[in-house]
Amino acid sequence: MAEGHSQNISSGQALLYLTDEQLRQGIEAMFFAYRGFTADPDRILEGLSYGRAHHRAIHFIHCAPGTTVNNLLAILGVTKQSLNRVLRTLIEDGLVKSHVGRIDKRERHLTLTEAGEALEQQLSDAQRARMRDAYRKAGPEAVAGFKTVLEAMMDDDMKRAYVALRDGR
Amino acid sequence: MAEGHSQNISSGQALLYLTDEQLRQGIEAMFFAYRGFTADPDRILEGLSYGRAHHRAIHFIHCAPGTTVNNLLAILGVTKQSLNRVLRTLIEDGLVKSHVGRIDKRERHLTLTEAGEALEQQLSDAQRARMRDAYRKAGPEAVAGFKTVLEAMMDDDMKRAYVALRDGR
DNA sequence: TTGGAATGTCAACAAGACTGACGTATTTTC
DNA sequence: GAAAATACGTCAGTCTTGTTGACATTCCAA
Repeated sequence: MAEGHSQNISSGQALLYLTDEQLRQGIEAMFFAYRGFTADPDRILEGLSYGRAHHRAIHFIHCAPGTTVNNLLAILGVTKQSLNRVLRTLIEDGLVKSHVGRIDKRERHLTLTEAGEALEQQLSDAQRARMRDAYRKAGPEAVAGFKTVLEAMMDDDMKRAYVALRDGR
Repeated sequence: MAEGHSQNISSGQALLYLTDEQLRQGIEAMFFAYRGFTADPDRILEGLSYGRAHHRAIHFIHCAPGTTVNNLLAILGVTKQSLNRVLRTLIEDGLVKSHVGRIDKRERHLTLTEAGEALEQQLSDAQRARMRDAYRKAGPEAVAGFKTVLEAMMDDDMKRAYVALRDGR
């Protein structure tokens, strides 16, 4: 079932990229790369008494304006208590607005204020700059492979969330 | 300076993979993939009152047996106090051994005990299994691209640590 | 030999995740 | 219309993992 590429390779040197050593290299590459990936926004947030949690909330509210708390919970994969702490400070500080739903008044729809959008821009500029550099150094074929592997690495429900965000706009 | 691949592409559709939208997709892919990447070991650690920090320490002690606390600090990128707490519990529980250095008695050299190696095996089997699946689904060319982009995404000193680990055994 | 640098430990604290319990408003179901 | 379910907020408590500050030990060089 769904063997994919591996059938196209002569069985002698096939699957060389699947050795334990190769896999361990990939694991360490993920570890070190993720550190770089979060380093720039972390630096910006450091002085603002915000953390990575705030960044994530801001990012996804920016991408899906008007999303509900429950929606965000599912995407971020945290508890509502945890998210609530973050949202409360963001709302107090005037970066996020919460509107009662028109159709279902139990829901709160979240959007970024102008100040929130400004911070989002600042954070995402920093993160995109690093991403752009990496993409440029690696070239388009590598980028395609990069995305393919990352998608294959996601949990199924995470992949659904990712694909929905990717295609849904 | 160092334009790389982009010169080989006709300028019309060139750099399509460098649009903000493409970059944002890459950012989200990293976010969701990293969750999948850590999910399996996290599940195993859950019942053991250990966390991701313990996993990382065990992983790198396994890869570089006899390493010192300072060495590990540089690789993990945390403060020595933070690492120390983790190491203390691992030593108490008999998973890690700490020997005073023969040449420099200030140093502590760290190795895994048999029990430690067993847990390392269990954790790394789980993580490798997911990695192997992802690699197999994606195919060798994608894997090559994956690694290229990840390396380009690292901070320079992280890349040095990664390359040293990659080539140094 | 003495003072500084390096290595590592202990103590206290903060961020951010978690669970559990409870309250309120609203919608849905019977 | 009453009861159950849903969406959200909050209080309290715990755990992991990061931080700083203070301190002991050891090494090295002036």
